[in-house]
Amino acid sequence: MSQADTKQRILDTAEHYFAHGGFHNTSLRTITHEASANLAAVHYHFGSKEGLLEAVLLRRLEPLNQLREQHLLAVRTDARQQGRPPAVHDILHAFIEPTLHYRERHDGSQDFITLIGKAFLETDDTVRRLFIRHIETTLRLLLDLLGEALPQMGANDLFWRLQFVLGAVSHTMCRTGVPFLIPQGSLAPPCNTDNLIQQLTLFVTAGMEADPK
Amino acid sequence: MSQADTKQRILDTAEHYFAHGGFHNTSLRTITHEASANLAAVHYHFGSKEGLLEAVLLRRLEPLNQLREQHLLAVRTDARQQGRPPAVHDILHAFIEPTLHYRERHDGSQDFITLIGKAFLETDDTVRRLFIRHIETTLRLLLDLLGEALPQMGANDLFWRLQFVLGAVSHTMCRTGVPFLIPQGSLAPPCNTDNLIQQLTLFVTAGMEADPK
DNA sequence: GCACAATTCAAACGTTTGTTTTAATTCCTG
DNA sequence: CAGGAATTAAAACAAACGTTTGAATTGTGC
Repeated sequence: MSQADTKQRILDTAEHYFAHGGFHNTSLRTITHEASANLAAVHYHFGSKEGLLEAVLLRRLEPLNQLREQHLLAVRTDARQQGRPPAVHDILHAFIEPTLHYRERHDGSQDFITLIGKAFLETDDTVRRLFIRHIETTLRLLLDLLGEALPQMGANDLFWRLQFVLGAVSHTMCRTGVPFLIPQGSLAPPCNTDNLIQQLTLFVTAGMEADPK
Repeated sequence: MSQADTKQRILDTAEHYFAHGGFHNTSLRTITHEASANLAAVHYHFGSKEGLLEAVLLRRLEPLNQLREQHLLAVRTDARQQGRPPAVHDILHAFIEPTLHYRERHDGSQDFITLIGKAFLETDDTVRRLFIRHIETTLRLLLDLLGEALPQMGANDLFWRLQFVLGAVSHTMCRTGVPFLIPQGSLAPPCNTDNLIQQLTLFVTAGMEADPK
């Protein structure tokens, strides 16, 4: 087994366990054992447990954010060329579509989507600061575009509605692929990704555009 | 200091640290030290760390759920008396209003609202199973009522839209009172609870009622 | 004020944690 | 094929964890 193999195996295993068990609740011994690697390999390749977490996040968050920003910028460009404000639906779709599609276009990325879905809700500083730092730019772009689409809405309302959107999106990201007990005791219905994207976009668009009373 | 004092102080402190640092990431030594209690007091009063978590959850979840169910049942009764299906807005308001108002009507319950907001997203079994067990009934009632309000909507769509709602609500619950870095680096604007309830209810109502395309 | 239960306390238990160390092994280049 | 760098391996480290113990202390009913 070459170096690249070990490094990848540790990353994949860590991604899975961080997503399902949480960062602090997953030990390096669990990860290295499951990855058939030596315990010391983590510190050799990543320096520390926190370094491993950062590597896990960055590996996929970087390309995903690039994808989302491309989509968002395209929406802005289209709108400007047509001399109109961007549509709320187009903005939110540009944010949601790459995120949920990323799951099925990249092997093993289900765990990652669950992980960053959780990271949004994380109150623990280790995970949250790391995550916030790397998603700031994308979120800023999203907020700016929504401001252009809804110029009459106050900054406060805009902020909170964005929180509602992010809450719905990240909760959905966590739930896909993870069995979730719904009231009657059955499991979540199987989710068709395209349908889920459409339903979620529809939902948050209607929410963003709701008339304040 | 009498028994009741120690027990209460441990509960309050545990609630705070569980909410902000998570269950596994908070040690009993941190809690007991902050509560000016002896380490062994936790096992004497609650049996174990998990027992303490359950006590923290139950202390407030029980009355909160009673409150929510009262509101939900009132909505159903009103609708039946008037011979019409319940309105989506009334249902969601009946669920959201007691939850967010609970914060300011009960001293120290801010931490609890943050805690159960996080519990929704929790993938760790210790916390999640405990939580799910005690909120099942309320969620079931909520789902039933939404089904009555939107009889034309399929069970699958209804399920996922409820997930969107719960995502937005729990994310909001986590964010209130917890400083959250928004893109430009500033903090969350101060939230007026009544206004927040209104905005959130408006948002999720519009989302639930959006026409499926 | 005495006796009995309830509670608090300090200390130690055995595990598990992330990390470090040092030696053995593998890999690649000249 | 030799030699130096890169990687893996086993073992030990100190620190922190939840839990248990048994004695000291406090509170309560007679």
